[in-house]
Parts: sequence; structure tokens; C-alpha cells
Amino acid sequence: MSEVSTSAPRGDLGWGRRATAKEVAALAGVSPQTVSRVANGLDNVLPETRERVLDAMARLGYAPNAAARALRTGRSTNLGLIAFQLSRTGEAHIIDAICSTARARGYDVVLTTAADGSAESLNRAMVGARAGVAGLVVLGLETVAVNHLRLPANLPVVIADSRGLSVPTVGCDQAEGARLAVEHLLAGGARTVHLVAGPETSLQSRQRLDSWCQVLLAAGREIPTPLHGDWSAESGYLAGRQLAADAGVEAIFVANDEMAGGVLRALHEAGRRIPEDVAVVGFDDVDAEYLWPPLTSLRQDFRAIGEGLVAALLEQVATPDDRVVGLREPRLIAPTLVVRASSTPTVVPVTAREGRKS
Amino acid sequence: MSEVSTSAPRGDLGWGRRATAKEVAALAGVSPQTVSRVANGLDNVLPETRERVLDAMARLGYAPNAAARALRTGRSTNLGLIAFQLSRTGEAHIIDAICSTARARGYDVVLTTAADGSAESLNRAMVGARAGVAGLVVLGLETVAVNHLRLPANLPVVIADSRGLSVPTVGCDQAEGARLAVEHLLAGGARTVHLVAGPETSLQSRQRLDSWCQVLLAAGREIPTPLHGDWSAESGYLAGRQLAADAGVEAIFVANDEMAGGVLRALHEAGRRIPEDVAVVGFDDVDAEYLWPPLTSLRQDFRAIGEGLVAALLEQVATPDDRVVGLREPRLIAPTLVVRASSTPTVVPVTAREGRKS
DNA sequence: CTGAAAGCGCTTACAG
DNA sequence: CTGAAAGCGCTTACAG
Repeated sequence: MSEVSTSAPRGDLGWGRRATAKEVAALAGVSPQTVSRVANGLDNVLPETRERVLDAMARLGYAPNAAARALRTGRSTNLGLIAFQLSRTGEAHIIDAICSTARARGYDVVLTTAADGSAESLNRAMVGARAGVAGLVVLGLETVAVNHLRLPANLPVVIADSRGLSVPTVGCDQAEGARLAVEHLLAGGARTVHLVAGPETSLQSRQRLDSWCQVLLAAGREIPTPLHGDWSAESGYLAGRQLAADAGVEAIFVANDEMAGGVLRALHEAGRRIPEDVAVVGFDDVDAEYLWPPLTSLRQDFRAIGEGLVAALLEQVATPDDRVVGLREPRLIAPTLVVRASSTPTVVPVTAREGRKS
Repeated sequence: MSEVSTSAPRGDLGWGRRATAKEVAALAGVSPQTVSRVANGLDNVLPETRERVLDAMARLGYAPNAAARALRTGRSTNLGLIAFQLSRTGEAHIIDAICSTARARGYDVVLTTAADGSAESLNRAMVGARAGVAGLVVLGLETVAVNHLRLPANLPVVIADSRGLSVPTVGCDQAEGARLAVEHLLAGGARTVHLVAGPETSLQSRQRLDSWCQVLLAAGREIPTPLHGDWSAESGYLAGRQLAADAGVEAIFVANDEMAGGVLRALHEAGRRIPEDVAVVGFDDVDAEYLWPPLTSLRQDFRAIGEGLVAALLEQVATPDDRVVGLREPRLIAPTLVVRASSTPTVVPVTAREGRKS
């Protein structure tokens, strides 16, 4: 570990020292509040004056002190975002959408990661995150025990994919997704559909499971015992090995794509043909297209979910008092079924067959 | 879209209104700075007094106003984080590590997403992000034109995976990774190794390419024309189809796992056996284990990279003046080769063969 | 169109 | 161990 330590001053001031409006004012020969007007883009400034101020700002590298502004106005331009397992499937996509939407609306996003999706973990994260933010977006609620969630008082909050909480919610229509998956597999000729669900404590998993169950019931099919994974590919693999050992399994609905990847591997290893012997459908449509065979999956509109969350939150923020304007039906965004080769032998990418049409 | 709009007041105050130290002080019968002492955990407070204050804080739900504190102390507890394509492979893992490390050190992370990895895009993001943060972590620099990067003056900055910039750097040892990949494939018997690189403008891709080239050169092997993807699975698929059409291709090093997924699909579709006909190695080791066949890949220690970035940044922040203490050799974190079935026919998961040992 | 005054909530010396 | 005073940098009325 050889470390060449050199000094390379970047100016006369220490790190934290930055030009103030007062200094800009002095340089431009105006008062501080004229600087403020220019900084905030107000139009009651003589063009010539504005020029002088802008020039002085540029020369001093001025940027308004966010803390002072927040203190004075009482408004924060920070939105708290609580998430966990960013690397998991859809979470990163939603965060991406939240960030760009927030920025477009003039807000910064303060990201706090929770240890897991339990109520305790999220509560802890919310305590840390609530200071100095205009509102809170909570992602990754993974618990059925939503009543253990302690929401900060006096702060707008939206929670993705929750239910039964008195806060606005935006999320995927899990039930609709599961319905599409099961009906697609039944339409493909399977007598029934096996399920690899998420953790039993997961709200989302529960919703997908309930819907799966209802659709099978409505169709008068046998309802197999669902298996539970933890959303990881490995857990899907383990579940897949169980299902691969059962010759009666004709179709599997897997509650997310990562687990579906594991299921596919287990089926390959057992020599089961996909989809001829077993048809598989995943959920999320992340990386599904380049699994082998390409995985039929439910595409979530993560961008719409992220945008919807920010919109619902800012609606609250804009409300002068503390009425929960958004206490309403959850806003559900329907996923769409993207059919690929893992569930139908006839679906073959056209590009892949060029030059050797059968 | 039926929306039930109900009012549900959560207290007498509007959203933004929170208890102040003054109010806590009045309730506890002390002065505001005693409240401040308690809030900051100073020990020069009589235990009995502390109790009264803590009680009052709890009753009013007091939390110090972050903006006021930041303004007064001149210190920010925010770290700016600039990233793009959070959903891409390793980025989310690094961000996760950065968040938890930052929080453990008492900092919040303000996340800004850039449109892409170009110098212009990152410059724009930095302008927005530099206000009110103690320092900046820049992720996702994807341009070879690092000299177009305009770093904010008077602000500590660390950039992941950069080179030739006068700021501290922590990143993956790309050259070492590529070396391991190529040598592994050559050791497997391939006459040479084809490359599916990232974009030509990517610094990381360039480093992997250079190393690939050098290792082949040193081994006296033919150097095939590298193909360039854009890191996406689809671009890997397109490159894979070209390579699959060439019967001379025996081994492929793909610069990330997503593209490798596309390459595998193209090889499957062309009927090439993996690894008997073509051996494949990816990079990042994200989701590699559950591709089919399981993909040999270079595992990056994303957590170490994230922690290293925060550590390097806070080292700067702690420096009283603006010397760049960390202007040193980049801190490189070596990836490790995880060998799986995509590169060696002998590697078969033990668990998968239970009960039918050949 | 521009400026003097006041204050957001906190913490840092300084007294006692 | 506790409190009165001052000020961080900005913006919001209010004058002119």
C-alpha cells in the first residue's frame, strides 16, 4: 500500500468556506437581497443590475447556502427515501424514477437504507430520516404487520405497495399480475399452477399468493401447497429442485424473476424441458429476457410507480395544513404480461431464427 | 379513479411545524442551550435536569432542526452521491454500501442521478448536488474524456474508478480482473479469447480491454477484433450472435454479466455447447450463478468499494484546509475469479447431482 | 426597481 | 452545572 501524499491547494479558503450573498453584494455594489432576488430568479431587478450580480456570483462561485435558505423559509427541498436491498430487482428502478422526478420538481432525495423490510427496521430508519425533509417515501415494506409501523407525526408520508395504512399508496397491482400469470399458464394447457412465493411475512408476496389461489379456485383447479423463497435466486433454486422432482408439475408461477432464474436452473439440471415439460412465469420483468429460455414475466412500470409516489407525496407537502389529502384508494399500476419462450413453445425470437427458417 | 378524500388531522400544527428547543426549554423549565446540550449528548448537565429535558422532548416529539444546526455549525452531515443507471449491475450494491457506511459515520446521503456517464452529464449533476453537502462521491464515470470533468472548487470529491484525475479514487482493479479471466480461459485450452467489451467511451471498459490485449500479447496469441456493447443484455446478445456464427470462437470474455447473459442466449440459439464448444467468462458476479449454464465471473467486492469511497471522502472532509490529502495512487480492490460451469465442464454443482452420481 | 431591519433555530463562546 | 447574548446566511415583509 504505497501512498503518495501530495498537497494540492485549490484556493485560499478551507473546504467549507464559500462565498456568501453579502460578499457577492459587495462585489456587485448592491444589497444582499438584490443578490437573493437574482439567485431566486425574481423579475423585479433591472437587467443591468442582474448582469452585475450574475457576474459577481460567477467570479466568486456563489451558490446559496441551502441550510440558511431552509431555515429561513421553513421549507425543505429534501425528500426522504427509505429503502432496503437496492440491488433487489425493481427497487433500483423505482429509486431511479423517484430521483429524477424529485429533481424535476426541485427536490433532492436523501436516501436511507433500512436493514430489512420489517416494521422495526423501517421505524428506525424513519426516525433517522425524518429530520429536515419535506416528506418521506417508504419503499420495501416487506411485512404483513403493518400496524407495527410508526409513522412520524406531522410529516407527509407515502408508502409503496402498502395496504390498510392511513397513508397514500402507489404500487403494483399484485393481484392483477398474479391473475394474468395463472390464467396464461392454464390457457397453455396446464392442469394447475404451482407457486414459488416470496417470504410469508411479505405483503407483496401475500397479495400475489392470494390472487393465485383465487384464480385457481375460480377455475376449479387443485391448489398445490405453495413454496416460499426469500426472493433470492438461490431460494428459487431450492424450491425449483423440489418441484423438478415432482413429475406432476406442469406449470410454475414464481413470484419474482430472480427466484425464477433459480427455478430454471433446477429444471435444467433435472433434465426437464422448458416449456414442453414445465412452463414458467416470473414477476417484475427484470433481466427476464436473457434468462434461458427467455422468461415470460409480468412487467412492472417502475417509472410510473416512482413518479406516482413522488406525486402523491408532493400533493401532501403542498397541503397547507396536516390533512391527509391522499387518504384514498391505493393507486394501483397494472403490470403487463410479457410472453416469452419459457411458457410457450411457439414463441421464438424472430431474429434468432434468421437464415434457418424451418 | 374514485378517490375518497378524507381529512385526518394528526395534531394541531401544520405539516412543517415542529417543536423547537425553545418550546422544549419552556416545558422543562430550563434554557434553550441546556436543551441543546442534552440533544447533543454533552455531559455537563445534571442528571435530574437531563431527565426533565428528555421528558419534555419526548412529549413534544422534538428533533433538532437540521438546517439551523447546519447553518450555525457550518458543518453539513450530508454527503452528495452522484450516480446513474442505478439498476445497472454493481451500482446498486455500491450505493447500498455507501449509504450504510455513511450513516454509521453520522452522515446522510443525498442521491442525484445523472442522465448518463458523460463528463457533461456528471458536471450538471455536480452543480446541482454540491450545495449543502460536506463532500461528493461520484459514481458511474463512463467517459474516457476525464479532463472535461469540472470538479467543484472547495469541496472534497472522490470518484469511483477514475484515473488520471487529481482526486482520490477507489475502484475495482479492472486490469487484474481481465487478466484472471483471459488466463483462466487460455488455461482451459482455448487458442485465443474473444472479447465483448463495453462502450468505447467507457473508462472501465477501456481498462478491461487493454489488459485483455496485453495478456494475449504476452501469451503470443492472436488478438481478435473486440466487439463493443453498451453493457445491456441485448447488446451482448447481438455481439453473441456474431461470435456464434464464427466456428473459430472457442472462448469469450464478456465485460459484464448482463452482456454475458445475452451472449449465452445467442450461443444456445445457435446450438453451440457451453463450455464444450465455447467457454464464457463474465464480469461483476451479479446474478451470474443462476444463468444457464452458471456463469464464471469476476466477483467485485462492491461493499469494500463503497466503504472505501466514503472513507476516502471523509478523510478529505476532516482535513481542516483544502489540501487534497488523498491525492495518491488509486486504491484498487482486486476482483476474484469465481469459476462455474460456463468455462469448465468439470464444474458441476454437487447439490444438483445428488442421487444420480455417474 | 432597490435597500434597511428582523428573524428562522440552533450552537458557540463567555459569564456566573 | 446553567443561562444571556450573538450570529451563522438567507428571505420576508416593509419602505422608499
